Amino acid sequence: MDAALQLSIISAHMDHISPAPSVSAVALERRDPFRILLSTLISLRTRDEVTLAASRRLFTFADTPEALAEADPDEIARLIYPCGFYTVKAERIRKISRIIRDEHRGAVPASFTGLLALPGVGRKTAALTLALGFQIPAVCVDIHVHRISNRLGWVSTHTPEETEYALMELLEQGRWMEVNEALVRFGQIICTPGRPRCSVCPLSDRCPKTGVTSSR
DNA sequence: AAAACGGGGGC
DNA sequence: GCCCCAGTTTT
Repeated sequence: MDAALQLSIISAHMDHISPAPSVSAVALERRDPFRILLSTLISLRTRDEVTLAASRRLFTFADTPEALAEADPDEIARLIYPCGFYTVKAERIRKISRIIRDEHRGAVPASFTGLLALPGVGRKTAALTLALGFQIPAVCVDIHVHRISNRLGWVSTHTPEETEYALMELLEQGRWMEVNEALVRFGQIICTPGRPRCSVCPLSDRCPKTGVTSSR
């Protein structure tokens, strides 16, 4: 059973599980790259439900680079509280808004290099923004996707970045969105780091690591 | 009380 | 590569 088939099984399985309040749910309320970028930024070190609520509060207050460039960082921080790093994130949001306003004519950059140049934006955030905001092929390799890819033997890499490149080669065109949507959620709910819920995993009989109790 | 959480940045 | 980062939740 190869990676492509396993990914299909995971996708199908996650589709019929109770809907998760995923970050993409917030982001996809509108196909707005700026909202998606900010939601993804806010989601760092923060549970989905908190991210969801914080994003809604922020976007009700302001959802354009022009407005947030001039917003008081303390006000932004108050809106996104109690997300982790909320003061740091508030500063980042203002800086990013200013850069987009001043250097990109108010439009979120639609390229990896453009996004990576923004403060607080790395490969994971950039990939999600490209994939969800612009429908540009990109895999979001967060800690979950990295762990699962190694657990299932799809890749044998040691950094998320290596996994990202390996997955892009391994998967056919079009599968990147399944990674971004289903695999991330699979990692949050079932194939968790410490005590994976192998009893409800559709791949448990085929997984080389069934029953693992460590993050490897 | 301590560990877990998760990505980015600086060196 | 390694260490640091802030604050909430889980153990």
